[in-house]
Amino acid sequence: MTSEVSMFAPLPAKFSFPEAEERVLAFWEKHDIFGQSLRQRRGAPRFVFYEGPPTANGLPHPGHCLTRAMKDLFPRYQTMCGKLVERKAGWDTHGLPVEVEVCKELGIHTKEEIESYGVEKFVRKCIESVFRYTREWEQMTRRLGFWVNLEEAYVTFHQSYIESVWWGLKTLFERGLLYQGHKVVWWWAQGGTALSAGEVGEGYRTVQDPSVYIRFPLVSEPEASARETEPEASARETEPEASARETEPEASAREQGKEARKHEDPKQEPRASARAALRNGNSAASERPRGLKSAAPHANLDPSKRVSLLVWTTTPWTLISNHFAAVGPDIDYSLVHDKTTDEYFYIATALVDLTAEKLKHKFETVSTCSGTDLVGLRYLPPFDCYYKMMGAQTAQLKEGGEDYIGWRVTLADFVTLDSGTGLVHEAPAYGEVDFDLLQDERRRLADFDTIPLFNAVKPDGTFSDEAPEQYRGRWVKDCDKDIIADLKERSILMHQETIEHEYPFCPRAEDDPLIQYARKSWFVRTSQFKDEFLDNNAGIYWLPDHIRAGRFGDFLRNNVDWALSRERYWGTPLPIWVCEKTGKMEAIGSYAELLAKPGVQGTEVWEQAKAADPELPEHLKVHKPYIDAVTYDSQFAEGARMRRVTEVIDCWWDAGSMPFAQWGFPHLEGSVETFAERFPADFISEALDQTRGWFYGLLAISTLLFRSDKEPRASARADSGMEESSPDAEPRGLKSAAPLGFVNLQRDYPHPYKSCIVLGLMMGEDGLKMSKRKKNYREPSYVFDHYGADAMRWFFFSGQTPWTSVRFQEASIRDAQREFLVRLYNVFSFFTIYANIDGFEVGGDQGEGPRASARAAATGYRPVPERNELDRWIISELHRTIRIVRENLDRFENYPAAGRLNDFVDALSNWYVRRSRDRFWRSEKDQDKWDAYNTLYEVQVTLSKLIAPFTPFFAETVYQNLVRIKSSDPPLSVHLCDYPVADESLIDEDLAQEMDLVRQIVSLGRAARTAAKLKVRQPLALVEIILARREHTAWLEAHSELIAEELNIKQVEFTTEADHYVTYQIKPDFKLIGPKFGKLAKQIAAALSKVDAAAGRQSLASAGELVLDVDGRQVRLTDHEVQVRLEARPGWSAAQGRAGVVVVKTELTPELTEEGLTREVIHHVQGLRKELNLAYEQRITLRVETTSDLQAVIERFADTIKRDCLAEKIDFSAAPPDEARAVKIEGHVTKLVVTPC
RNA sequence: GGGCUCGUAGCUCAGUUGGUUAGAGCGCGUCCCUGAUAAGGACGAGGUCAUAGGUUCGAGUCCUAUCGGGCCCA
Repeated sequence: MTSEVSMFAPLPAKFSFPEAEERVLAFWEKHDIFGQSLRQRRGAPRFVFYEGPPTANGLPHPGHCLTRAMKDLFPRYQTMCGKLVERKAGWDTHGLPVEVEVCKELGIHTKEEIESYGVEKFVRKCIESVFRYTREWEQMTRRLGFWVNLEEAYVTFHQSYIESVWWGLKTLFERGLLYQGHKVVWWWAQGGTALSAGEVGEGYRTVQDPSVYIRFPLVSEPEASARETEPEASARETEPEASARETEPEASAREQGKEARKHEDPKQEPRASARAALRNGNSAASERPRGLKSAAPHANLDPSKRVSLLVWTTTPWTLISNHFAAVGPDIDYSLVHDKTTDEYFYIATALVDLTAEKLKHKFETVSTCSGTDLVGLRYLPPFDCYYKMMGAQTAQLKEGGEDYIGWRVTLADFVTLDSGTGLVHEAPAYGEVDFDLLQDERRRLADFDTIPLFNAVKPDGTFSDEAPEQYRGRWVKDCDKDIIADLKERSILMHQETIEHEYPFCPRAEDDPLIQYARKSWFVRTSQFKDEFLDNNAGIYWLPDHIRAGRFGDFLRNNVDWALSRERYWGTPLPIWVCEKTGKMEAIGSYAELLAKPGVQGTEVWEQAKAADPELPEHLKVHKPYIDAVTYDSQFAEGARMRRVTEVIDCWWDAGSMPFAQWGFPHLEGSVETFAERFPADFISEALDQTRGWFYGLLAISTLLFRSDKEPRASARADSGMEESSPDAEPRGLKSAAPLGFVNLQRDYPHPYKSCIVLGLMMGEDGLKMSKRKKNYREPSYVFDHYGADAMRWFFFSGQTPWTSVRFQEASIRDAQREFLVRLYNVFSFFTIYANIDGFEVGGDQGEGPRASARAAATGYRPVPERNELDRWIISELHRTIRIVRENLDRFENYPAAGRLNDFVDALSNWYVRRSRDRFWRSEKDQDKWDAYNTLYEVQVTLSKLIAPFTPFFAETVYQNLVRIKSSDPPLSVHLCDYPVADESLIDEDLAQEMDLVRQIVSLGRAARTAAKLKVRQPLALVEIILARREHTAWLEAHSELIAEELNIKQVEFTTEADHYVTYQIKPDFKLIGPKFGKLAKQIAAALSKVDAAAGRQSLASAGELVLDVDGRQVRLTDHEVQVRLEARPGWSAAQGRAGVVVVKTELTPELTEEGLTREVIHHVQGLRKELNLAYEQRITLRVETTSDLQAVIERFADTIKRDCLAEKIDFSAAPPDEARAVKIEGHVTKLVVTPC
């Protein structure tokens, strides 16, 4: 019977998740539930979350949805657990990608074009472009249910943000951690700019380049062995033979070279540990002065013979700037006699034959040596433009002694035998590894800057005046041919060929090859803090764990100084002002500080622009070009002005500064306290590609600025090269990182984040990179419209561990929805329908808040312990679930948590509800029925809270319908509730095990039936159950009725003596046996297999142990140390599992057959009811025309049929053919008519 | 070329400090239910755990090498 008023809102006939979610969104917004969830926790302990800023100048894709879903789950959970979890959104707005977008829009690409378009106009375009897709991002964020404070988002171009970044940079500058040096970049000479790795990657093409083999004649040292023991001084006085022929180095040139390299990086750490080893090797070799090598294999040759290094290169134009020749430390070299020309060459042993073939010369090996033996040999470079000035120049070594500044053999681990000769020409300005080699050489010196960087190429890619005259002003690549011809003429060229390889071109100007080119750049001395980074990293809770020691730790160990500056326009301006006369520098920490400088000029540029266009955002005034116009009086030279350097900074530095910059720290009022309270973060999460981006930026900047109270350790300083190479910087004192009064900002490691989930990359349907062009993925909006945000979220959380690269497949999302949400919906719908039919009322308050006892006012309420076993079981499962879900979410493990929730919903739907159906259906409204309602109600209410962080929309829908129906006492939203806490008193572990066992047995019984082809409709007489373990036998026996019902078998018997159904096998429990007996374990297993199992069981049952004779030794095994396994004997319809063996008796008596037939009839009638769309309670008249045998059966079981089919009467008259449904029931031709009455 | 990571059923993925019947979902096959019903459920088939060595009483799990995929860097 149906009550007058529905307690619960009836669910729509066709429930739509997307529509329901829209209603929830409207509800959240109307009541500002997010805001309330924060206000409610005011004053509570914080759970600090940092939002990694996305760029809004591209459309959001499914990968961003994953990130945002993960970043929503844990804050929601922690909020419900009582924490205050503020979530400040952020936007990354600077950088080359933005400029490229604008350039595309304007149809320009070179820097010249930008300049002529106007930097001012260009920057304005950038600021407009930055928020092009903000609306789409906000929509996606809202629709996904990612709660984040978008109204107060931090924005990296805002003045307050930039000033925070300036503060950080100023702090570092004053500590001497910011310096100018060189960096080798992929340089687009025609466009005058460096390209990012991504852009370079776009432009690779297969090209043919020259490959030349040339000789570097060794400088002969006739008296070498004689001089080995002479003092250094004499070595210094001795010029190499070469210099006698060349011009004497000029003192002024020496000075120039030195002056120009003042700010060179002295501290760059080696790229890899391998290099450290190399350096040591070099040091060892350098203990004796260079040029005095006695060990060289050619030392004993006739001094009149020419000996050369045979060197290989594919970039002839770089030979002009040749500085070293490199050999591999682990490569063997041969001194060969060229019989064709009667001279000698050094070539890698492995390449001698190949080279001889190429040169068409005959080589005869004289001797071999290792690469190390060649170190220090001096040679004549193919061009003398630098050599003639500095060929004789030497420099003091740190460890004493001295060495020549160039044109000698060094070790390099990048030398390979893949091609060439195993000897490589080095021009450090045109290759990153080559530049590193120069840096390594410089580090050996007492004065780092003594070795200059040779660079005869101008930034526009043409040769400078330092190059030989015929090449000056010409594009370097165009000179290759002439250079080769030149070398040939001078007999330096030994062989020439072409090779085909991949070489990058400018993706925006297809005919322009890129060159590697050293550029001046600003660096942050991060490598000096490597140990601190590693310490800090060691404390971070990484998921997955391998990131710490793996990818991230690896990156930290190979730390090189951060190349901070960019020669671009749209970015945070580098806040360094330079004295135009002295070159001395100052860092500025804020705009106000700048204005407070003496004699400030140039602010009118901004003011005029603003006056002309009042719409101009204030933030622009700290950007190029306005900020560049601001100058002030120099304190370093009378009458001189301080002007800003032209560069902007790497936008990763912006993002990495967000922990403090998002608050405008330390300039904005209150920002110091605000920051202090929210540092470090408890949790961040982004995808794997952020490892070297945001994760590193955060860690590095935080470690530099908020380190625990120490400068880099002594060990780090000791091998970091020269200390005082930044003359303009103040001495590296221990200025406080944050001289900000009483607020202590130094933190113990880890900071600025304690835990970090590194997400896998999102792939398209086909497992390949998502690509708009290939359309291999669904747009987020499509998924939202068709399945809803919860479905997508649940797929992310439950589908796989978040660090596996996930395929974004529509089918997977659909499955995730069906598996969890639809199943849960069905329970919810079932409950709603029947609770309304039966008039179940939930009482005044739904178990939340001070009036929990009001639950007692619910219809037929009884405390859980008084309810039946099934109720107690599902409540116990619920609380076990709460426990497991909390444990996992506390560890940021969403995947196991979601898995447990899935299992619980399965148990609820497929066992609790199914087993309880008739309690809900029966017409009597007895206590058992109300217990069922109360149980199912309570489970769902608690479940809605449990799933709220995962699927916030559906959780809300359930909560609103079940809880927010009447009373205003419970929280307005499920998201304002406390997260459930497991009530241990309601957990019954035994019951859980037993129920699990019974489900296993039922499952085995079904398998046994299936094996005998006996469908469940056919009742059977007997099932025998043989349990593997005995402890739960009594309980199971008490539940034989349940088993009988599930299996549709009349009688259930448990037996231990079932030798004719099963065989036994006794196996050792290796986990116990292994450690105890070690090597004997295998033999024990073998011995056990020979023991008569029945006798063994007997012994175990009576004596509690089993005695074996193994290898002449007596071994006693206890009950626990063995496992008895059962196996069904063949010929029985039986099924076996871990629980035991289930055997069904397949014999059918006439009674059983008749009962089976009855069930068949009911089955068909119910089918017809459904086809006719009859209401649940519609009564019918049934007309049956069939064989006399079946009719007799029906008559005998008429009551059962009437009851089950709600039939008023059964009529056996002939059925009218047009209405009748003809069926065959176990061979009996039958016509059925169902008529509502 | 280097580093990291992954390779488990047709597909997508789990797999606890190494422990002896390697799991789930989808798909497939057979069947059940028909008062959650354009749903739901059961059962089954399907695996040399990439390959080859090694460590161990015992390896999907640890080590080494190789092959293949991905990412980052060159």
